[in-house]
Amino acid sequence: MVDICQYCKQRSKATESLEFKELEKLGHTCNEITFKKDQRIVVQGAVAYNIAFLKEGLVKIHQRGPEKEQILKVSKAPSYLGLPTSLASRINQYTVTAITKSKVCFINNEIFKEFILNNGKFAYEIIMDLCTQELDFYKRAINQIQKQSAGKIAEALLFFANDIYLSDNFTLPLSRNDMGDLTCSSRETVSRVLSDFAHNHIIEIDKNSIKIIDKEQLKVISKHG
DNA sequence: GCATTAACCACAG
DNA sequence: CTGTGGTTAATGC
Repeated sequence: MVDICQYCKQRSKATESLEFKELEKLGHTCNEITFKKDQRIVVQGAVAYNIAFLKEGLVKIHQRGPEKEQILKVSKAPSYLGLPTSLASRINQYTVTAITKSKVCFINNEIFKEFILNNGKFAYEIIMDLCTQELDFYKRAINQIQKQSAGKIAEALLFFANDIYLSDNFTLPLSRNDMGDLTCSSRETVSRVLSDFAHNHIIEIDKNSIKIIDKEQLKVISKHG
C-alpha cells in the first residue's frame, strides 16, 4: 500500500465518481508497482486477480498469434490496461510490456466489480472508456487491413506525434521489429519506408529520433494507403 | 506479359 | 539491431 487514493493526482476519471468511503476502500486494496522498460506488467496466459491501471508511462499491449507476435496497441498513462481481459476472462488474453518506466496500480478484481455494481456513475465512465477503445480498435483494424505499408507506417508516425508525444519531434520508443509488429509489416519494410520518407523530406530521422517535416504529406500518405 | 508491392533471405555494419 | 540488395510470389492492368 503505497498511496492513499483520496489524494492521488493520477487517478482515472472514473474514480472521480467514487464516494469518499469507496476511495478509502480502494486505498486499502490498491498496490502501486513500478516497472522498468521491457518488464512485463500483464502476462498472457496468467490468471488475473487484479485490474491494472497505468498511472505513469508508456506500454505496448501485444498478443502472441499463430504466426508471430502482434502489437495490438501502444497505450500511455492514464489508462486501464486490459479491462476486457480482467473482467470478461479469468485468464489474461494478452501481454502488456512497459516501453518506458511505468507506474501501475493494481486494484483487486472483486472491489472493482463492487464499484461497478454499486456506483452507476463509476460504471458509466468505465463503459465510456471501453466504447471509445473499441471504436478506436475497429478503425485501426480496418486501416491495417486496407492500407499498404507506407500508409500504415505513416499512420503510426502520426499516432506517436499526435496521440502520444503531442509533438512532431520525438524519439520512437519501439525497435524496427516492434514497429513491424505494430503495423502488420516486416521490419525490412519499416526500414525502407522510413528511409524513403526521409529521402522525400517528409521526415528527418537519426536513429530513433524522428522529426516530422511535412505533416500534410504524411497525412495524405496515411489516408491513401 | 509487365509492373508493383511486400515478404523472405542473406549479409554487412 | 538495422539498412540494403537480390529473389520470389501475389495481384492488378
